[in-house]
Amino acid sequence: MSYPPGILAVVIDLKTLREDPAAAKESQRARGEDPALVDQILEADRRHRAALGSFETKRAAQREFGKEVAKAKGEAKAALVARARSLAEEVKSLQSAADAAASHANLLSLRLPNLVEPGAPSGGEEDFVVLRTEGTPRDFAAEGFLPQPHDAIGQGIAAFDTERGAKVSGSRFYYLTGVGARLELALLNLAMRRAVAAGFTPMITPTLVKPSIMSGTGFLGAHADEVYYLPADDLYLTGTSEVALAGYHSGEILDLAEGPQRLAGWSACYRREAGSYGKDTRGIFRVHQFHKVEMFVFARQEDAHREHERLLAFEEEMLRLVELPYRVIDVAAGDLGSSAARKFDCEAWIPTQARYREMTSTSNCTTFQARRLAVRERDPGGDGTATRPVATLNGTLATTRWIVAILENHQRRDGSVTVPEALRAEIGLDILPSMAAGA
RNA sequence: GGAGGUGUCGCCUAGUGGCCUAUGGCGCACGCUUGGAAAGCGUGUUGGGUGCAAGCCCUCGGGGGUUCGAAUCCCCCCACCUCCGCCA
Repeated sequence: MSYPPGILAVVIDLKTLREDPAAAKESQRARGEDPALVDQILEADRRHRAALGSFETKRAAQREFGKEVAKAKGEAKAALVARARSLAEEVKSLQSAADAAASHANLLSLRLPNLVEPGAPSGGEEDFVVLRTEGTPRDFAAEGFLPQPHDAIGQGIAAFDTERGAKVSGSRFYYLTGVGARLELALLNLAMRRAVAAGFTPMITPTLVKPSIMSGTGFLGAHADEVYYLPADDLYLTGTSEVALAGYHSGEILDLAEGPQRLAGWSACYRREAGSYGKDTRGIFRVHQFHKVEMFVFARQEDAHREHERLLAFEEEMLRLVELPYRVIDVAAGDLGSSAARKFDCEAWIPTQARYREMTSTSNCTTFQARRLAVRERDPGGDGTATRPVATLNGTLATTRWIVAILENHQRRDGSVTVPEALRAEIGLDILPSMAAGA
């Protein structure tokens, strides 16, 4: 694979990296990654620039000489062509040296994850910080009954069918049936309606994307084995509409003068769940395919932080609307994934697990994805032609998993489930009735 | 799946191996002109890299090849259009 000269600075912000390598190293340490990578990239960059310089000088000379060759005639021309031939050889070898240096530096720079936003907790998966806890988990003991796990409730109200899902597609597949299908549609419709009311443009996105889009979004890094791949067509199945939404404006120059561009994507999502054998095997908590409404924002770099807080606020609003007790966590640097600079998760209380579980996740990817996908805007501080990368952000508004939390938190003694107020009109039911005889 | 066609700097377009470091128009920006505007005239206008700058390099859908030299010739791929076939 060869890269056009100059691609390095597109993928990462070399200028900033050169000026302040200490910040990048600090970020690497916070993530638990190797800070030495920063020096390796800068060294590879120096070599690339030197090689490129030699090539460019020789290339310019070749161009000049070519003009003389064009003008010459007869015998004089034959002599000049001979000289041009050897000049061309030199140019070619310098070019391949520059290509090799670029390729080497590029491979190194692709390994550098986004710089962590100052303020994010350092450490790994367990080192998150709880920002706040909202709502109060129901006291089932006081109500005098034992809460049932969501898979039992689902079976009782005939909301989904995992057995037949497994028969047809394998483990971690399911059918949403009857009230389950209606609940999902109601939930996702509510999410979409709220998004539209908040100024997001609704989008129904492709779920198969090209490798360049998948890698540009940052999903082919450390967690590439999470992704389904179709070798016959060289396409990837996306685990979130974030991928297709980020790719939507790839290679384009956006006008963000009037404010950020906000999109709400609706799509099926596919995840291999490799390495989660035996984890969350019951019901539909962790599955290979589900649906999701995802918020996605293209914003100016300086607006990214504020947009991130807005996305979090919308997520919390949705959780309040479906009346789920939740907490907000500030995800630690080591658990961010390669593209995020900061990530907040909202976790809903799951009574039978007696703990909070992830329902939403919102990331500020700053310019990480935009650089790889070449999404830019006119630089407001530039001469009118200069461009700079934009920032991208994403956040979950609702997913199939929310059904788990809704069933468990709103279950009733008789096995039926109360429909949250905000979903009643949408679903056309106040209660999801138990199928058990006499209930 | 088969046959043919098209792809050039926002849009349209010229361009069949060296004077293309890409033509002209529209649009856009700035300036001159004007009481103000329009028209007119002039200048600029793909994007990226590097540099204080002048400049230099890369970029004619993408990739590879031929050649001293490629927008131009050859091969592969992609997108769009027309027709045919097949499937919903």
